[in-house]
Amino acid sequence: MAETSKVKISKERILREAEALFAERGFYAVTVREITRAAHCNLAAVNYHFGNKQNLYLEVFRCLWKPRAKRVVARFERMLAAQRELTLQGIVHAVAEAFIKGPLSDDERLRHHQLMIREMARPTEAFEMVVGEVIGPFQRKLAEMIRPFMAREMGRVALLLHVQSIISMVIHFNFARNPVIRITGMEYDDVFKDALVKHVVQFSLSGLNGAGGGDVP
Amino acid sequence: MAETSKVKISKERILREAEALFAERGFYAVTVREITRAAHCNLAAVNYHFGNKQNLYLEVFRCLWKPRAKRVVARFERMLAAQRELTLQGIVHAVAEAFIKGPLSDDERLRHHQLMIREMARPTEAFEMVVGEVIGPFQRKLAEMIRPFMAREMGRVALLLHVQSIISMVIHFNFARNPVIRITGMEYDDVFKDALVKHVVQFSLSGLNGAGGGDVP
DNA sequence: GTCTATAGCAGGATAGAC
DNA sequence: GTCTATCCTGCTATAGAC
Repeated sequence: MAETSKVKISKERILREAEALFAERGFYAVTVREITRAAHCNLAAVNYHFGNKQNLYLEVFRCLWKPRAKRVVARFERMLAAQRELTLQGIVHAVAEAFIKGPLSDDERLRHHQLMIREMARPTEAFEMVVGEVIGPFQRKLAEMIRPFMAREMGRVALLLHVQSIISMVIHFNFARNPVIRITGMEYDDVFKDALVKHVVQFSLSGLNGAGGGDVP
Repeated sequence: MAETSKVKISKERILREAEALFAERGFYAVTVREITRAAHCNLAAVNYHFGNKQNLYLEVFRCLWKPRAKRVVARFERMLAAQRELTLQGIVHAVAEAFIKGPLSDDERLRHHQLMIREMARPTEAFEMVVGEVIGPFQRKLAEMIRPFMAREMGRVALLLHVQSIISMVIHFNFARNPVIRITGMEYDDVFKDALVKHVVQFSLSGLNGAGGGDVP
């Protein structure tokens, strides 16, 4: 039993450290030596547990990324369920809040989006899984959810562009912290995150013409 | 003279091939051997012309990325100048068109945004130059440009969030082609790019509430 | 300025003891 | 399952001929 748990812990540690490093620096910039050093285990452990480096990368997506994405989606759905009636504003707010504040820790959220961005920039095997099983279905579902609220009949693609526009903002404010901080001068504290959620909701609902939502100095 | 031009051509070739490879796969995934092979020159050429690999990467930003960004900004400004009176719609349309269609070839545009995304994800020395000299000033300028059109007095940061929301869409539709194609099923042809420009303008101006702009099936 | 040859080292992966 | 020791490949960078 102690054996088993120690095994799990060791494999788990490698996964976690690998994810942090892959997210921050990308697959090629990270070495197996670094990962095992960070996980306080032996160099051979990666090959023993995962076969090779590439497969460790894939396992990061299978075992950590995907469950986490599901937690975010679950939060989104719980927020919707809590609303007595479904409104456009309610839907968009749930998306923004789930993704920008949501169930993830700050570090988790950053890592999560960095990994996703890397896959979007240069798809590997993980891309197909991520888009096919999580991102794609979520976006299609969201599209159908907002469809009844649209002013006029709208094609599937046009609807998806609207969804992607909301998502692109969410991704941007999560992943592109460096330029956001650099340009706005703000820090990612709770106050700022609240302002971001508010901003995304307001901008998504009525764009620049409704501009009056942000109460950030 | 033939000497000089040949030199320039050789150095130039390395720069161009390096950019394509760095954009597509990132700094660490690309080897000097690959670059020189692609540029049809010798392995030692990179070190001769650029000192080392890292500096070649920086030169890509200094010599190719920055001038290209300026071409896009110039196009944006020319489009504004051509309008008889400055409107919010005119400004946003100029941004969307300059970035999504603009003066760049399709490959150039993809490379350009991939490099930028990589720097945002993991800043190197190039980040400071890119944000400090190009992206930052452009966004601040754009913010001041839209300020008079805002319904109420708006803080500097709130204004920048609006600008970044527009930019985030533009970036997304340029750089995240893989998921966009995968999810919408569209190809990046001229018709689709026109639809994207239209969509970005409409969404930026009035968000979901004004939804009626996209005429994509 | 361009090439070949090679130094010098770091990487992933594995064999085999424990 | 974990460790040490090691193989071997492939990398950056440079020396030196042309």
